[in-house]
Amino acid sequence: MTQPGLRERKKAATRATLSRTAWSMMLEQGLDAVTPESVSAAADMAPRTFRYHFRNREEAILDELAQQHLTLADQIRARPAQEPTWDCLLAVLPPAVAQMCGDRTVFATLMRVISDNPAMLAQNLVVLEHSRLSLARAIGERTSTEVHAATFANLLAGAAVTAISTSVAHWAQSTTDTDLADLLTDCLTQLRRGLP
Amino acid sequence: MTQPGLRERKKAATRATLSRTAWSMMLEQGLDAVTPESVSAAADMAPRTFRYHFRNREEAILDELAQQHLTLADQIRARPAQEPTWDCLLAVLPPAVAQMCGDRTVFATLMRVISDNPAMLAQNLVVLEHSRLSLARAIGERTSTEVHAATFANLLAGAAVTAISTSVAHWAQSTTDTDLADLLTDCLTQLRRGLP
DNA sequence: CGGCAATGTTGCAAATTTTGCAACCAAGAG
DNA sequence: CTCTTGGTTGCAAAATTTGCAACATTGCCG
Repeated sequence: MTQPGLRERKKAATRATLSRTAWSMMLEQGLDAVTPESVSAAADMAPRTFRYHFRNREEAILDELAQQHLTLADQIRARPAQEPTWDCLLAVLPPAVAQMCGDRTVFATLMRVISDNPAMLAQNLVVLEHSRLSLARAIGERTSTEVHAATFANLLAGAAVTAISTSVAHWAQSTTDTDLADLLTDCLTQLRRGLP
Repeated sequence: MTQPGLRERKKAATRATLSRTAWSMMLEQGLDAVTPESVSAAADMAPRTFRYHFRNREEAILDELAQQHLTLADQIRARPAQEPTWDCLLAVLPPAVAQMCGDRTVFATLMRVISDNPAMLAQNLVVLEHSRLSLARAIGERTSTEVHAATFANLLAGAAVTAISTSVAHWAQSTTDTDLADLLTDCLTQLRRGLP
């Protein structure tokens, strides 16, 4: 797990370059300006390479964000095993998600693009679903290997992703500069205590 | 709301026919057998008509299910306004979802197809997202018109959809004939009380 | 009733996208 | 050093999507 090898690193590098290029182009020129051709041209690569890595532009745009989502599970695994699951989630998710999202105005335009384009919406949902699955796996490892525990872990991971999605949406469209970490903490706390 | 008019009814009829045909073909012959051409041929319609209604086969296959999801919001609106929201959800969702899903083995094959095909997974997530949005709207009407209430309704609707999705997945892949309504009731109850 | 506007259905062909295939070259293994 | 694996690329065929126009039915109004 330490040495991915030069080969895989190069592959990941071109993938990341394409994804970042697509991301920037969407922010600066709008979604319409993002095509496999335009992105690969801007990244000095062949259009065929773009299609080797990504199925379409939406997947490319959100790929880097998806990668970061997957690191959430690793951060959960890094917590002490005896820590209660909710404490773990509350400790890990708010700061990690806040750092992952970065600038609020950037995310506001992203959310706008997502709600305007069915294909972007679908891809965003796929990203969140993969995040949910990886979280469910990490949570499942903490609790136990029971059969019922798997379903419970899924429920918990689903609630966590719902909290992330909801708080990010609220944060992005808010006019005041509220703290995303605090919003997410509130959502998670509500889910923990139970919704009245 | 009572008389959609002959025109809209006919349109909805062809749409439903195409969707049901696509659904059956997926169950009986597998996803590969489902194409705009094969479906419209089986339904005695032009391929162009298929594309007028649906973007692709996945949307067609899941369209009828999506329509039923949207009726959940209506059933929630039909409940007395002073009923607590959680009571309302517990009263409406378990029986409605159980009736909507129907046979367990049918859903088992559907879930298999969904997990094997990225495009089907994405479309299923889109269906659930639309369900979540319609639920959030219905819930928002019950609670209040506050700004914060909208975020809370989203959180609640997200939790409800998570419960639906999780319990359906558990039910579909279970070998014993457990009751879907009971499973969903359990999931919702856990979310209501708060997850330990 | 008689026409007029609106819109669902359909066919056709152009435009675009996706895919298969093979060549080429850098990287890993022995 | 040689062989094998696999990422990158170009090209052309195949498949899909889209625009456009014609036709038929419905809704509407005088």
